[in-house]
Amino acid sequence: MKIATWNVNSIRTRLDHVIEWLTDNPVDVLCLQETKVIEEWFPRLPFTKLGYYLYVSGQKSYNGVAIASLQPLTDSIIGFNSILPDLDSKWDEQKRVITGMLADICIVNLYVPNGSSVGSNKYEYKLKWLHLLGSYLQKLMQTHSHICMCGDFNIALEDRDIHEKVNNKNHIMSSSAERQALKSILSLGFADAFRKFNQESGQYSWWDYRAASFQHNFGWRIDHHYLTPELYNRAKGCITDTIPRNKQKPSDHAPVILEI
Amino acid sequence: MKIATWNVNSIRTRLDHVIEWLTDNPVDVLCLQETKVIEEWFPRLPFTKLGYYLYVSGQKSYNGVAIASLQPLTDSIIGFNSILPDLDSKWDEQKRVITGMLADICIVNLYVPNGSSVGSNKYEYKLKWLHLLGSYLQKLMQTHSHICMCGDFNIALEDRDIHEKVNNKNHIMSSSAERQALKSILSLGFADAFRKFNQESGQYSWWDYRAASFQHNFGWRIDHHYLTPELYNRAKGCITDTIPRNKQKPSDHAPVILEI
DNA sequence: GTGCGATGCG
DNA sequence: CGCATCGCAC
Repeated sequence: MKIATWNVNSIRTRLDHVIEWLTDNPVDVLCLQETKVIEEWFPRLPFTKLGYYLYVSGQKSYNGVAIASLQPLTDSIIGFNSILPDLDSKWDEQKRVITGMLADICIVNLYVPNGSSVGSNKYEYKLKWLHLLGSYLQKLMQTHSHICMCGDFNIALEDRDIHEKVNNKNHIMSSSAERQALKSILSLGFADAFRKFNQESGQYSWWDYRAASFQHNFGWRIDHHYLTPELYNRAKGCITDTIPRNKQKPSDHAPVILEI
Repeated sequence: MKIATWNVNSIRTRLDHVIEWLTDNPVDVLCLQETKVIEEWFPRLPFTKLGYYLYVSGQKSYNGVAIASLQPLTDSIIGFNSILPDLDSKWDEQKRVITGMLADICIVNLYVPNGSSVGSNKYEYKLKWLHLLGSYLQKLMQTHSHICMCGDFNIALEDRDIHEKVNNKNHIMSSSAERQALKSILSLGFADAFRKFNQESGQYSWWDYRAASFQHNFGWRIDHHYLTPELYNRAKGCITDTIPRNKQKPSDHAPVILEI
């Protein structure tokens, strides 16, 4: 079974790329981030035609997540609030979390806040949001043994996940507090699927549109699959597909495919 | 010799269409309107590669005219002011006129103001501008016998130049005052090249982007070549090429080609 | 650099 | 409806 994650930077603008990719790569599950569209305007038909069921959470202009699955999900939930009912519902205003059940696997599709710059209000929001994500997962793990948490984490955990030029601790996506916040979540019992198979540096999933970053491979590995132990043991591979990043008007992210 | 006129609605956005069209239709002269770009940013190279000399007058976002010619023009002038030195230079702030000499032919390339709606300030501006154009041509005719005045006139002179649905005298582009202003100019000694060869209605050069106008041929003939008598006698044909209007993301205008 | 939205223009 | 600008986000 293949579960892919792809920040598409607008599903409407990237529709042709995504559908072409899905045609060539009929993964069982595709987790999308930054769809940038309300549910009603999500372009469902091209996915349906390929046999995918869609589970969508979206807003205007920003954020937005969705899961496309060849098998119908037996359950899907949007946001933090239904699992964390005491949480102020403002934390679900930004559409960044969608969770779905596929057989015994709980798929948590995330678009972690970017955080803008270290020390900014958005940075504080990111850290707080990551803390809530920890609470969400802790609660989820009480009832689900097999969790695949994937998406755009906007955090590169290790120095080998960043091209050298911007490898510093005060940079957004690699600051100590962000890494610590993510590690704290992972300590609940998650392991990075990609690093089970590949220890190399230079394996990125995102390249800034500016300064021809992709051409120089000045990228970051910020799109991840984190798995609970049994799933991690079952994992057969995890690769990044850079083909779509070479197209005209690409997303700035490449899809990452987990096989279990 | 072929002299074409084409309102391209942004030369940067339409560059591929224009260059492809010029490759297939290597007219001697192409008069462009609504280039929507300052001179420095006009995409010259693709024209140069096809062997065209360029004469450009542009501004940011709006208006803008240019002449591309296989032979170098022996003279070119921008705006009204150099011929009407007493005129307030504010009348050349909008880049709507460029004039060039090719052998003994004076080519006046125009983008006449649209006028917005009958009675508006912009309508008054259009009428005043047309009056100034008359003065400009009168002066020009003192020294030039052969004038080809072409471009987007934003006026349909006769009812047969408009699809029936909007054929009324209070509509912008067909109101009596506009038609009268243009007729007054033509009375200086100009004749409509297109009507030398084609008396039919339904022969349009512009179709609104809205309401699938082109599909229904709900158009207007507002792009014209007006010729002084000897040129008019020499004219061998004048046709509208609707092929580019069928492309993806077309200009709302089609090119019109005069052969003399 | 790229996408989205709002606004102005036609 | 399409283009251009601007401000914002990333």
